[in-house]
Amino acid sequence: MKKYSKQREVILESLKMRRDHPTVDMLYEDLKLQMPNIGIATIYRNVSELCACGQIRKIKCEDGIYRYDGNKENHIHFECNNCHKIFDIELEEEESKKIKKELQNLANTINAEFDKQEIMLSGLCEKCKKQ
Amino acid sequence: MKKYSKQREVILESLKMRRDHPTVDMLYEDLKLQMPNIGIATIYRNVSELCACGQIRKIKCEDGIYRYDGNKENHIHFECNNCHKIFDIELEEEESKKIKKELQNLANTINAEFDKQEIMLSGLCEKCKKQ
DNA sequence: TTATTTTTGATAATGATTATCATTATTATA
DNA sequence: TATAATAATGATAATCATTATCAAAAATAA
Repeated sequence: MKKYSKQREVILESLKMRRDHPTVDMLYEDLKLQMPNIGIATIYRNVSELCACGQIRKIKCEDGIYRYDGNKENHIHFECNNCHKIFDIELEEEESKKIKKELQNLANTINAEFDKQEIMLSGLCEKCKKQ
Repeated sequence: MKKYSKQREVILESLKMRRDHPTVDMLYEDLKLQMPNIGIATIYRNVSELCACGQIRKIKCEDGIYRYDGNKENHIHFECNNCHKIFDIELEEEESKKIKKELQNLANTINAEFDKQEIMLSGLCEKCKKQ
């Protein structure tokens, strides 16, 4: 049985507002401003919970530190090899469905039950490309 | 300047033969059999090197422990949420090119220089689905 | 209100990965 | 070929993101 907690609400709200794919540390630093007593363990616990029930996504990066994403729109990710920021690439509804179907078909080739997908591109972002 | 080492050769060979996406620990246990004095730090160092020069791939999983993949054929990955094994889904040459092109186009929408891609599907594998 | 159960915050423990460093192996040079 | 220069190794200590523990606080049920 899941009990309400102000902390979880605040964490989810923050992740839904932000578009920068924060780490737990980044969330912690930010949330301390509005809730000075919040503990970092609470953030770890709640992002796990929120991932488990599909309200946010966990992003796995080159450096092994997880980022979290509260954006529920159809999109994929791009990680810059230079500045290591994560960028969203938004997908049209049609395109998203097409990709999902293709991946569904691929999962079928190994008789797997397809549930989730994560597409991560990498290279240089617009800014880093110019340097 | 890169010097030859027997250890690196053995690590690369092992990764090219295996199809089970081993962790560093799994590689270590296996390679000790043929090279009893090999140190685990040597394996960490060399898989990093081999990733950096594109000879193998690093796979990021739910549990945060990296797997390594010496398979250079066109393929994507499927992670089972139950047994946590990683499966390959091989792609036809044509299909692979098509997907690469689609992703290239998507990277262009944010003016990024597209370099690599990783597609990770998840759900239940054939075996776990049956239970 | 009181009892029950979950969550929190603080902190200790864990464990994968990285850093350090003396020794060894490889390559370059005389 | 012998020797110098340099990079890689193996052992182990250090790092640090994440998880486990637990008493106190908060949320829900009775």
